[in-house]
Amino acid sequence: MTTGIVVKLEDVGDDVAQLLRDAQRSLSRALANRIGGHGVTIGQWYFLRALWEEDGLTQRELSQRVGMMEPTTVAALNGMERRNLVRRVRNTRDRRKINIHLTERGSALRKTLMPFEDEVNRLAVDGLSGGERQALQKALLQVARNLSDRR
Amino acid sequence: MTTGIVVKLEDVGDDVAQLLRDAQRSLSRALANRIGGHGVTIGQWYFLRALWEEDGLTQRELSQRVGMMEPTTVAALNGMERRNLVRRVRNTRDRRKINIHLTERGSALRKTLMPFEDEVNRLAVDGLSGGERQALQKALLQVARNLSDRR
DNA sequence: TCACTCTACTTCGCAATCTAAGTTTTGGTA
DNA sequence: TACCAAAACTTAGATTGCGAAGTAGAGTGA
Repeated sequence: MTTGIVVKLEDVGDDVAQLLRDAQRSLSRALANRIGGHGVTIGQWYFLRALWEEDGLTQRELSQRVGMMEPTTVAALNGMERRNLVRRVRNTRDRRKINIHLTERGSALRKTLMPFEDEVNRLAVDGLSGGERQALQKALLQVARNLSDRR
Repeated sequence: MTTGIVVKLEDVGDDVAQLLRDAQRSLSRALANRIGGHGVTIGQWYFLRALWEEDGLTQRELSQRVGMMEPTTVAALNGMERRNLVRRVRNTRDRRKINIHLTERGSALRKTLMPFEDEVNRLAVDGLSGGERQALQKALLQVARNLSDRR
């Protein structure tokens, strides 16, 4: 008998999809506002982060790390190359591959931009207790797992 | 002294932004896959839902209900008009306004599509207890509030 | 009436993201 | 060697979303 619980859940008002979407959008916007002032778009941010972790990845590797399809990666890298954040270097041993390297400028942005991410993350979970934060992270992981790949 | 807690939180691995993004994307994709088969895109879905709740809203009202900027609404409605889901009706008393009305087809989709939302929402929170679900909803609401509007 | 302001919608341009369909290079097999 | 399939990247076209600027109608005050 789950009727009681179902009613209770619906009382909360919105569905998970809507709540997730709203939370994600406001968080993403908050981050975009901050890093945008430094000439980096939110789309480029994810790739920068991956390259700070490991420079010289191929486009395919980058796509996988960031969790984007390859055309998305191409578009982001085009922008990043234009703004002199990365260089594309054709791999000499396997000429199908292109390794992506941070420029000085791209590298240096790490120290500038990481604090914004910290700030936004802190702001986001403001008012939640330590336990609530962990529960949130755990629940989000679960949701992503539940729906990953063709479900 | 919060060091201990901070370390613990970081141990969970990802930051909230990333987790939120992943969860939202997989959920949105799951819904898009289902409703896409019926000629409705995920972007149109939100507007359809609002119109099922209350038909005849103006574009501005729709934008506010759905939480989108007006140019986004225009784009979505153009697509929906093309696919014969809604009609635009110029308001005769105030000719600046345009009321959006569902067509038969748009109306009828309600019965077809709502079950998909239910299914996806159920799938999403699979494996979470009732308490965990409520905590998730509460936390997501809090995050959205924390970061809403210029924060 | 005229000018100004506000409201409601549209257009434009950009970025983010996907799927589908290319191109180029590599590597294996006949 | 010649062919073919797979791998890695790109292009094309669509949707989603935004901010800024434009257009048309309504309302208000001199």
